[in-house]
Amino acid sequence: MKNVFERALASALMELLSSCDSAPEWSVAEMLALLEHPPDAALGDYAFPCFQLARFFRKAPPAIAAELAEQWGNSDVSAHGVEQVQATGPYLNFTISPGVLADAILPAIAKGHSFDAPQVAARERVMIEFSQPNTHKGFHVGHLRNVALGDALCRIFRYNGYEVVGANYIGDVGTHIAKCLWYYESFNQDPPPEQQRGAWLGELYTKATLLLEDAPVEQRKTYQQEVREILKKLEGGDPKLDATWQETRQWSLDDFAEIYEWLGVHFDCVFFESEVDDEGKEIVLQGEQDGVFQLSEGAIGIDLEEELGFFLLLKSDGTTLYSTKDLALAKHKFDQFGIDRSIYVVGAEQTLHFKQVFATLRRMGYEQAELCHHLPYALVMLPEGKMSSRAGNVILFSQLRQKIMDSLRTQHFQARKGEWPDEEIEETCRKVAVAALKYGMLAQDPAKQIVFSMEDWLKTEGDTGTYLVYAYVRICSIVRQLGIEPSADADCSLLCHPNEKALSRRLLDFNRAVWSAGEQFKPSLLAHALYGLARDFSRAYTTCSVKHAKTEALQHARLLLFHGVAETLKQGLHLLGITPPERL
RNA sequence: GGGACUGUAGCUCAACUGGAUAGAGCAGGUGACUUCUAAUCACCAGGUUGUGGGUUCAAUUCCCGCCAGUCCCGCCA
Repeated sequence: MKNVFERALASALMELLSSCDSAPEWSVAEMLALLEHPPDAALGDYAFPCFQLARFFRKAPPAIAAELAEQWGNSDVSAHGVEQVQATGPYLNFTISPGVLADAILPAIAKGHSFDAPQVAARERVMIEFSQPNTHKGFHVGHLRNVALGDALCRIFRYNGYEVVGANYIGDVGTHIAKCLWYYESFNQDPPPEQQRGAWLGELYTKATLLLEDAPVEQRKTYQQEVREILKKLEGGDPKLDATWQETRQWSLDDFAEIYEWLGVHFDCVFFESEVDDEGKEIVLQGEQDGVFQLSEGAIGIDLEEELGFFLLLKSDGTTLYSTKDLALAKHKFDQFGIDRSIYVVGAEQTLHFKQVFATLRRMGYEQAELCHHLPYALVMLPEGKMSSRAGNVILFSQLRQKIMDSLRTQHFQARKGEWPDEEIEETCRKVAVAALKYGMLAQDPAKQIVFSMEDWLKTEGDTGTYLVYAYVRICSIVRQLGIEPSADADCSLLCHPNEKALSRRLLDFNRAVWSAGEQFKPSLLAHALYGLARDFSRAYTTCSVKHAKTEALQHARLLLFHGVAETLKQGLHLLGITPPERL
């Protein structure tokens, strides 16, 4: 994705070089690949490094750069918007006229056709599976990272022209549920609470695992046998237990629905493990008969050899595993949704598991296995180590949300009480809290661990979601108070302050940032681009007043610029799943 | 034992995928609110990019060895 200036520069450079005797044939693509940004805006907007020319010209790079600069001046070669060409050391630096730069992007934003999706060659249909919470367990801050990541990728891929199916896959069967229900039926004395019953089930699950772990050896064996029986009953469809399962499962689903709504996340389809359980078992049994899978120590699996090893697909007691269900789920995805690509947003600890799943699908004859992609992300850790629902040392999403909301109310919205309607205060707090939470989760490279510390999440200064939202709101305020509609006809050539120019450049680069964020599966790239935009705006805010602009023409030009910044911030935040308020 | 990921300022993170003087935010120091909102801005200070080699005109970036952290390696998810 190259912009008009880069394309113009590339062909101009090619023209310039082809007039030199000793130079080989160059392509525009090669020129484009070489172009980069100087580290300091004062040096120019684009830079052409001359190192690779040295071997052809048999001269030192700085000498080549100087010569090229001179030649450029003497020839009639020119490129769109270039107002200065200068050699600095081994680089040939180009400065684009700030007015031309602004004119290349601001009117387009004002007219509303700057955020059109780039055309993907073959409009691929992509399924992105994310969130995957387990019922009967608490929804903690680790789950939040997954949701933020998956939802942002869905939005970014859609913006980039893909057809996206956002999918959830809820774990509503398995050992953990047997444990929870075992405790619920045999030990629990308390009535379920009115609210957040799913989280309460999570507590029961924790109590169950602790009871199991702390029991004396003989007692533990008995307990484990009881849990196994419950699991078998669950899979066998025991009517009484099934009713309990249905009821408690719904409590968790209600919790999840409330959380997703609060976060503004929605799914195009929802799979349940309970739906693919039986089918998975059939697939494995059939595969064993067909000789694709093998019986081993009473269980069924597949020998994937070498680095993937033996992959277990069905337990010896006939109950299913994660792997069992993953086979059936993959089949569903491809057979029923006609997708071209299947992305799994799942923790990095399951990297081997998914390599094994995809390899197994391949062995089964599924060519689509090649199109499956596991997107691993690192865990949210506590300072003392890994969070574990089993051990109960988790920070629940609801706890974090409560703390942030309370902190915002007391620190920033006390003064609005009475001035604003209560509902607006609450809704604005929610929007800021969502911004803080999602930005916090997305601004970091997915491959890196997040060590959770509550005080970090309550910050509203610096590199935070709040900062971005604040920048947006200030522009809204400017436009509101000025009472003038931003016009695409404003004179962009007046926007020549370095701070104004920096903004134009940011806006011009926006679509590319979104594109990279999608192709590299890193919303963090977009998050950083937006933070840079907000920071450059805050600088321009203090140096380039709209209200106090020297002339009316300049005022209109700045209004157009800031309006473009606001629109871009809003669009970018939207792609991260954040909706900024209009005032704070 | 084998494998994956990570290691950059006191702390949390960037670095346009191999380029110029490695940048931000917190925390610390100094300034700026009768001004389009100070949830902000300007400035100072802070570095042998874990470590040792190698490839290259050029390495935080690519390759190899070692160290440290996290995680995975058949009846958990």
